[in-house]
Amino acid sequence: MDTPFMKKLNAAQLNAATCKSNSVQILAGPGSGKTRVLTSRVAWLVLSEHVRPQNIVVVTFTNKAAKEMRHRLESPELLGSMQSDKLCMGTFHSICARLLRQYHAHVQLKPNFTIADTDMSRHAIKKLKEELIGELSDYGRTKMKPEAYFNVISKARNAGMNVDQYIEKNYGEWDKKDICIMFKAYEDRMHADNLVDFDNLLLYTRVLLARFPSAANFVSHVLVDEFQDTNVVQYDIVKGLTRGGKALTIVGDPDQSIFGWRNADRGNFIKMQREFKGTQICNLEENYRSTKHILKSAFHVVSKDKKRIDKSLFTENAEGVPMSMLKMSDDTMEAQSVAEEIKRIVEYSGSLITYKDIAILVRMNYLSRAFESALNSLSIPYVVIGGVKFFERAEVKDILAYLRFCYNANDTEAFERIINRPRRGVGEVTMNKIEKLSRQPGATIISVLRDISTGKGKMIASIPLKTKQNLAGFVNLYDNVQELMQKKSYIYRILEYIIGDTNYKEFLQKEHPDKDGESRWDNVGELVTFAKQFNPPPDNLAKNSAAVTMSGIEILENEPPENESNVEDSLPDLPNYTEPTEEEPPLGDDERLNDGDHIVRFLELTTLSTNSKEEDEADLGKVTISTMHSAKGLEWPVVFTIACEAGIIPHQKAEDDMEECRLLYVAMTRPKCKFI
DNA sequence: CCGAACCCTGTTTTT
DNA sequence: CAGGGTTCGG
Repeated sequence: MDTPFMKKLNAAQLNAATCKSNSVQILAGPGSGKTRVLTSRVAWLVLSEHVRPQNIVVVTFTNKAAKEMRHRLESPELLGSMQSDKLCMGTFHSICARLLRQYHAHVQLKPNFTIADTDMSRHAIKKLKEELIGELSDYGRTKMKPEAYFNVISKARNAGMNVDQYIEKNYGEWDKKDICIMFKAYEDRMHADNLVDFDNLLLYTRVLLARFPSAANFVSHVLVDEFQDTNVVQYDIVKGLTRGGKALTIVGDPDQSIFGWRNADRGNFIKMQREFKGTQICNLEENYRSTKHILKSAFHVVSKDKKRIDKSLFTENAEGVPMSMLKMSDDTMEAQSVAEEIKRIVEYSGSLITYKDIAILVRMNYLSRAFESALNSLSIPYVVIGGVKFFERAEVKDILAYLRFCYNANDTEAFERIINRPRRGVGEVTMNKIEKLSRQPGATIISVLRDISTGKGKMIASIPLKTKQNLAGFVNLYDNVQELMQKKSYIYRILEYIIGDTNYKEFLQKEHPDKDGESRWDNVGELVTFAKQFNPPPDNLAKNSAAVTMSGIEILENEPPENESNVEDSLPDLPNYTEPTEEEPPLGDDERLNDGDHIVRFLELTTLSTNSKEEDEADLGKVTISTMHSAKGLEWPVVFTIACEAGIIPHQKAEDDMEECRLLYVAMTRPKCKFI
């Protein structure tokens, strides 16, 4: 019972971590040890209450939080990796993806659906705009950008509406007609392409859990981090996972609710109290991070929020020095002085404070530019968090799109991305013809391409011989990758084959003759290295280890990869897979979700995870530049909150100024006064 | 009909 | 600074 980690908790924390109630709300202000309590509660459930870890679901919002949680629970002081690996832990989106993969048939999905990121969604809408030219109004055709459509559609879905509900509600509203048309067309297109976008990962899961509650049979305890960020859909998913409305623990802080624009609703705290009878509320009021000065100033900001649920926060920490406010004439000057100040602090402290202890928090990603160049000019090393993510780089997405398309040949978005990278002589016109033909009954993109390249497709006249040859090569690449997948080759081998067969390096150099080309090529290499963590399913490791030669690349089957698996936020391995039956999903209390094959795991991790290589290097003596949003949950001894001016924070387009206050509150509570 | 070369714009926050 | 739009040569 008295496990070592509990001795590290104060009375309120201990009470929260070991609360016997089935429904617990832990309201935790900044720096009050929220993550420590949540991880301790998981450990307590397993070690003292003898709950099986495979029956515990831990949901976070960001990959970073999931990673941090996993890291802490792996420590022998808590669970150790043997036990913690069995937990079902991840972001909302990754857990939903797993549920849908397992129960695809229950929500009319094919087992090999792929996940569309925001770029792909927008691109799909852009194309639909052209196709729907006859149906949209003048305004919808000329004034509405794809992004505008997508934002409205996404907002509706985050408010819990699917297409049919949206159309039902807005039918007859003349100004919503374009959206209705686009919404419907978009959903149909995604379905036809066997694609699920971010919003639908959640919406489909909500439907799954509502219609097949037993899909959550394997769950006995649900814990949710950052509950103030949940929207109605996520709330329903959480509730669905708890089935009878039991065994739910949430931690959160209404004052740190900064995702209202994504329909996050602080009302979910009250809703939970109403719907989960006997909810215990535990307040964590002692702050261990901030100085008295900072806490006071930060509280002053957040208390502007008149609708705020009143709660207190105190600290035993020192008074500290007052915050300093610097007024600058312009952004260059601002960046310059911050950079100089950083240099000064490091020198003045005699390197007691180093670069890694310092962060610059910005409201918008692009604001980091000025600071990057200022830091560069003083040769101060830095990392940007939340900028262009590794898996969002064009060259990385290209290679991944090849894998996606070969895995899900309906993925038109992936196809469009890769067909001209490298150039194959297919332009917009030919592309449209191919797509149109592929959408006819019985046809697929590949079947159309096969017809063209073998000359059978006389419906497409006047395709140059060169293009035909290129397409034949593409079909060949597809077939070969299919074969490799069937053989359960290592992913990095498949990627190497794709990269080699497409001559991707040459293409990159041609597109980016400067130094840029090299760094892009490095990224491709890094992707291959990353892929080495993914092992094919174990059952076919022993058989035939013959070397196959294909297009000059030697493919060694079943050779162990160089890296051991060490993947954050991939949900744990699970050997025994059972096909879901029609009515009753297969998982009993003992069982866990199936992971899918290594290709799926890889594709999901790369589309659902945002962390870049650089972020992992944040500890390595570099200044951190981060958005205020992604700084939540993090802390540094020295924090610069920049561009605190009207229009930036609060942002011009902000719908809710109180939320801007909360955002500034989050930023202001990042500095920690103890750093040794 | 494709693609290279040019100029233009305009940027919230995340999965 | 990329991503879209436009123009022009093959």
